[in-house]
Amino acid sequence: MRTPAARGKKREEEILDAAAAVFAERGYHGASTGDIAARLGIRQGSVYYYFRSKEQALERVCLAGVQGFVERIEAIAAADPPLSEGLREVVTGHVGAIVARRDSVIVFLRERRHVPRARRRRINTHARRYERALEIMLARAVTRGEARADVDCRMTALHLIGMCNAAAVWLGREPDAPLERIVATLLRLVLDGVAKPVKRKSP
Amino acid sequence: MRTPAARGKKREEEILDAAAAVFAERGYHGASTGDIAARLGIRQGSVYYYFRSKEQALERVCLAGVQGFVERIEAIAAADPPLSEGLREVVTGHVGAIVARRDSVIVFLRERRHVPRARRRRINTHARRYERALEIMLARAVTRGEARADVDCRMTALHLIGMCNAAAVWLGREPDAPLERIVATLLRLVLDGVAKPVKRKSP
Amino acid sequence: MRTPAARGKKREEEILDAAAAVFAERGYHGASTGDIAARLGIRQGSVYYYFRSKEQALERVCLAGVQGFVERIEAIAAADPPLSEGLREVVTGHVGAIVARRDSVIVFLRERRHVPRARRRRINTHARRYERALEIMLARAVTRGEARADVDCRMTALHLIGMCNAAAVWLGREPDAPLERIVATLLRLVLDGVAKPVKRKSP
Amino acid sequence: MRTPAARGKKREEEILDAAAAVFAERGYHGASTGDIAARLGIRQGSVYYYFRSKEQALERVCLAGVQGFVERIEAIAAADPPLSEGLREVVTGHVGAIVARRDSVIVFLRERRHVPRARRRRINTHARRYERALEIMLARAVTRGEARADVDCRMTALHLIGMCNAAAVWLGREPDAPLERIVATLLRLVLDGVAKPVKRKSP
DNA sequence: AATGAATGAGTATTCATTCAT
DNA sequence: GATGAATGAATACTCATTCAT
Repeated sequence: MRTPAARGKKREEEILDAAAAVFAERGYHGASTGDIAARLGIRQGSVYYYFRSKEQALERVCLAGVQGFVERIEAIAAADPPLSEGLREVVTGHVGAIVARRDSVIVFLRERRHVPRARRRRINTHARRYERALEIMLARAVTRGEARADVDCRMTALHLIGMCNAAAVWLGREPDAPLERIVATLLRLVLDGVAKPVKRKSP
Repeated sequence: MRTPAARGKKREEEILDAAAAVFAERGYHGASTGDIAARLGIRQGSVYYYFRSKEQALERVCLAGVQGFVERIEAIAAADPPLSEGLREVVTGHVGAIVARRDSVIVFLRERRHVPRARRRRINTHARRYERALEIMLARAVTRGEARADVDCRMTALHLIGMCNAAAVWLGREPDAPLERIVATLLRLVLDGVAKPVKRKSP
Repeated sequence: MRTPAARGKKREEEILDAAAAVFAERGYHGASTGDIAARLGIRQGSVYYYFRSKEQALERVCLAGVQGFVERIEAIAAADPPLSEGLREVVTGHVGAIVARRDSVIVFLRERRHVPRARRRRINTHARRYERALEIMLARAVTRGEARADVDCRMTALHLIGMCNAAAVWLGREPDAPLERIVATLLRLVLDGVAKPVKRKSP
Repeated sequence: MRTPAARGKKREEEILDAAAAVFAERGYHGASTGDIAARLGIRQGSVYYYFRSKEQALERVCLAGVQGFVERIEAIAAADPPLSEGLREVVTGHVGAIVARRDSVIVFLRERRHVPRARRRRINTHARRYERALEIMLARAVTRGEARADVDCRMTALHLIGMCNAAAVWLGREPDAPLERIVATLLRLVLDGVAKPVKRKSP
């Protein structure tokens, strides 16, 4: 038996999940509040019992989508592990989160621009802190001699994040792509590249 | 003096450019035919002189967005250059196209899912052929010994394309990111990775 | 300690006061049951504990608004005072009532037309009896020679009531208009007019 | 045969007339855009071809309602006629305007408070200038010795206007009240009052 | 005495689309 | 090549009302 409070919280999450699913599938403007209601088995107007406006629902879904990303990467950075291990954790966490709550993450990635300016800033802050943290991880690896000295940390961070996010798109469609394999391929690519190393310094 | 036909062609392109810009900025469902008209300085209903429906406009913009991608990569593949050179050409072409006609490419990337099923297939074919061509280029490089034997060609191709496309998003925002630098960084990352190579086979 | 019945009465009045205030401020259709609830610190649905429908609330507020008017003027008329005294009492009572329960009187004046036909008749009866009583007071004054013989009693009654009601509108806004001054000015106007009397019958 | 421009203007006026009628009958919030459309024989959404929002329609109707009042009274004041003549012109003009465009005047009187603050100020300015002009006319009459020295000009002006406006309410309902009679009664009331003058200063 | 969760009907507004001119 | 005037359908949002608890 649930307490009323617990039921309320639960229901609220259900509503946000439905909104996330619908926004992810049809896009913010392509989705109607009726679509959300239909997914919940309630009437159109009833969704307004849970959010003030469609826009607010979008904002909440976006926040649910970024939630945890910054915390995770900053925790990893704080532990200051060797580069390869650090990247493994970051990429595993990132792609793992996409797998775990794909809808809200996709909505964050693709639809956050429809959140009105003022409130969007808060959401974008997360994204920027994430990029920055990864950039710094790379810079530290360069300093320590784990990464090549000529790596452009900022741009590499952006490329890396771009790859992870792109995975969100084809994750479901590619049949033979389990999480581990995606992560492994991605890491190998980022760490060592695809080119066969030429033997160097051999007499 | 232009012939009416020539003038018509030009105007038609202007209309598609306007549609591309508006769809890129607000998304397909977030953009109205009135927005397109406003950008052209004509009235709402007048856009129907140029396209049968908003959906058709989207389709055309998407086709304009993919246009050339497949041709380019297949031409490169046909020339069968060494891996590093081939990738340079592919990435330069890809990112270059994004820079050159950003709006329509972005619309292709983000909005093509709103083209109705039947007509979407044709558009998606381009994407699939592109992926496939890159995959094969990589596979050939493996065979030839230019790339490591354990490279997952399919997934690496998808990651690479994902990175290029992600660049479309931050291209305008990042101040210090000229085309050459983006391409250079990306290529270096893909070919050699970020990790400092350990000396091998040295006695 | 109050009996439950007494507490109930009190609370019921509070609810009607809240409804009156909200209807007066925003108009019947511009006010929501939620506005009434907010003013009481309770939830939307809870107001239905006190009235069956918004319409019924309006009706009650209107009745509270007219309440006393007819009784007062008929009592004055029954006493049959001289014209100037009678008018003083009528006007003082009228404007005084507006000052004392402005909200419900304003709602009666402006919103009673939104009470459905059938139930509105009862409310309108009050208004008509009031007009009639004043008209008769004037007619008696004419008969008695207190008022000019050519006074149009019906219309003058309506004008007089119109003036009193109009005062309800600017009562709050005009800074230097205390009840006594309003009443005095109004009476002087109605009794003697503004024109300086020409000396008559002087040889 | 009308020019297209003329037809456009005409139609626009028809739409505003319809809005005025509907707002006057049911009140701003009680009237729906569908009601306006129905009165015009067009569909609900089509009214938005003529105004941006219901609120804007209200504003326009209010402006149409006050239009001319200030100009008229200021023209009269400029001519500086004797009091009784001046008042006759003012009252005739005022009540005449109410008779001529009753709907929009009533909407101005009763519904202008629903125009949002900022834009309401402009509308209220008209009302204030009107009051002020009448107040000054009375003050001049006092100075000239046409009106009693103890007349409270501000308040009398407000009472007078209140009476005229109140007439708008019962104009249609009272069967035996033609414009001339209303005006005559009102003027007599205001100038001379109802009380039979006592003979003064006669030896 | 009140609430939380809904409903269902309405309502302002937007918008793709049409078509006579 | 374009416009003005509409339409009709969708759609976000409001709100009076109900009712189990």
